[in-house]
Amino acid sequence: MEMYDADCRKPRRTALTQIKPQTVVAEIGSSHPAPILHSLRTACSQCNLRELCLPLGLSDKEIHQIDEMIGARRRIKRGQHLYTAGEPFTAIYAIRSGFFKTGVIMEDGRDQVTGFQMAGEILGMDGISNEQHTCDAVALEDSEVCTIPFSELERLSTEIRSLQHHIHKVMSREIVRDHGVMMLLGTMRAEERLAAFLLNLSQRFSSRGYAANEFHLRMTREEIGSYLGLKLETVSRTLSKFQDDGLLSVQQKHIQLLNTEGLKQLMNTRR
Amino acid sequence: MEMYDADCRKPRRTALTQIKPQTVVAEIGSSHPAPILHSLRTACSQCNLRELCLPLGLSDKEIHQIDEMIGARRRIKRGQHLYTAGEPFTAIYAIRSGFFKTGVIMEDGRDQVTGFQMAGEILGMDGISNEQHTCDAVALEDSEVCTIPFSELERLSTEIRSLQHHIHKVMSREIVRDHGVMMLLGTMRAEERLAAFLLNLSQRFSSRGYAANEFHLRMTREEIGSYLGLKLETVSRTLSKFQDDGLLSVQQKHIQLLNTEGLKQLMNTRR
DNA sequence: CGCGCTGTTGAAACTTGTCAAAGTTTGTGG
DNA sequence: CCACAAACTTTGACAAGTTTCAACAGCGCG
Repeated sequence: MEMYDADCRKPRRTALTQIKPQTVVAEIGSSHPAPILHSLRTACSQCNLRELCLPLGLSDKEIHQIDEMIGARRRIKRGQHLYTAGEPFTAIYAIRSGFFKTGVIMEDGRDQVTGFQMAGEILGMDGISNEQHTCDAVALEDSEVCTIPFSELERLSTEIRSLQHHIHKVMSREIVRDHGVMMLLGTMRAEERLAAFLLNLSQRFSSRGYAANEFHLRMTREEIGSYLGLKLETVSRTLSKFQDDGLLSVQQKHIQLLNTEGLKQLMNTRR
Repeated sequence: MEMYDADCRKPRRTALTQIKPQTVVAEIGSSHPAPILHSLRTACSQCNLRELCLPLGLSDKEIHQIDEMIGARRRIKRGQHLYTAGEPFTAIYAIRSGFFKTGVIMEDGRDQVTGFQMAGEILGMDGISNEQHTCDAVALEDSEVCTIPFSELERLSTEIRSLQHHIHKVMSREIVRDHGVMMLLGTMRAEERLAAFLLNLSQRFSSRGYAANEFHLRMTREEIGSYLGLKLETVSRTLSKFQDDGLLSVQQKHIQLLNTEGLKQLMNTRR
């Protein structure tokens, strides 16, 4: 399905290699704060995710200005919050490595996962409108993000027009992605939703240099269900059915897509 | 429910009066093109919707610069498209009067209404990401929009920082609104969805100076259903049930809310 | 090594969708 | 201005899909 192409940037296939876990120094308690601070800073110029986060065609000087702006990297352990609804908004975050979910919670306890984010994607733009975050962002595995102080980003983007335009594109992309999810939630049945979800994940892993048809789900069945507007039992059952039909193989969180075409057809076939 | 507060700008209650239909000269065929062009231009400085579209605290000079940027007003008759998915993106639109729906259509014909927009709201931001619109915008009644050429907006926003920030806020607001809809589609049942929908409309009409508990639906049951992920029969039945329960009265498209509290409770009561 | 969290599966209940028919309103053309 | 057609709405009966409840299995962490 074209509609639910959540990650619709067209990655030029420059063989993004897997993100190598950086050796990371202790965050506090060292006797040499200055060099450590420096090592914790992100050098966009060195980052192989640059083309996901930044516009193309920046000059060296501009890249340097951006390097200067980016705040310290922040490591988030699995289960920890990057930010929480209600928290004052000061920055957006570029995921350097890892995997996140974002979601909103209603007073009565119901919650809705609004998205899953992976390396190279931007988190926190919901917070701009009211100067406070409106959803929670939780790491689903140990992760690392680059902090981008938003007011500095705005200032710099008045100087670098391609940066300004890039911000607009990234936000617009999020809007388009959300429309895709609305379509999914509004018009698709359980099997279609799950197929769309898996194909989307596959495409995103693939464009990051990981295998397209074999991956590890970072989230539980319940989280998938919340995202797709289904109960966890339905997710589980539907996965089992896909497996019975030979479309894929499931072992807990390990997924192997065996018949991508079949999954695609599942979505485009009315009834 | 706090979550589905789609129109979450806090309007200072400056008694917005109803938009008076402007007497409009013929759009083409006059012998005096210049004055007509001028009369079709929007003077933001004169517009009583200004505070919805623009940041506060602009200087006279800045307002003038913005006036200069805004392109001709465009009248869209009921049923006409403002833009269509696939069309090249050049501008966003501020609704001056009228009522729109936006929606996406899948190849197999299924479609999803992604939003209903009214005076003071901004349309077209989905188009920024790929330089082409990703959804259709259709007028549900005769409407008028101000065309805002996007590249000029970007240029001007490098000069006027509050304008730049405002753009970010408006886009972020759209993201937050979409999350609300996702919550609605993902976790609520038919009655809750419809209650949320009606309360949201009510709130938005109210903040524009119209009656909060009596209004005309501009859209069909089918369009409501598409937006809420329900079939038109379900919408119709649920409205009838609300009427039987004394929560509101329905006569075709005319709605009168009789018990707003009841509607709100309906949403917050789990099961 | 066991406890708890996560996942699987079955059966029954419930919600919403589907199909069908009839009523109502709106718009158009004579 | 009326008549007719098309579009929209309402309502019922039934079917289908999804959730709920419950029981149990497996994995992983402490």
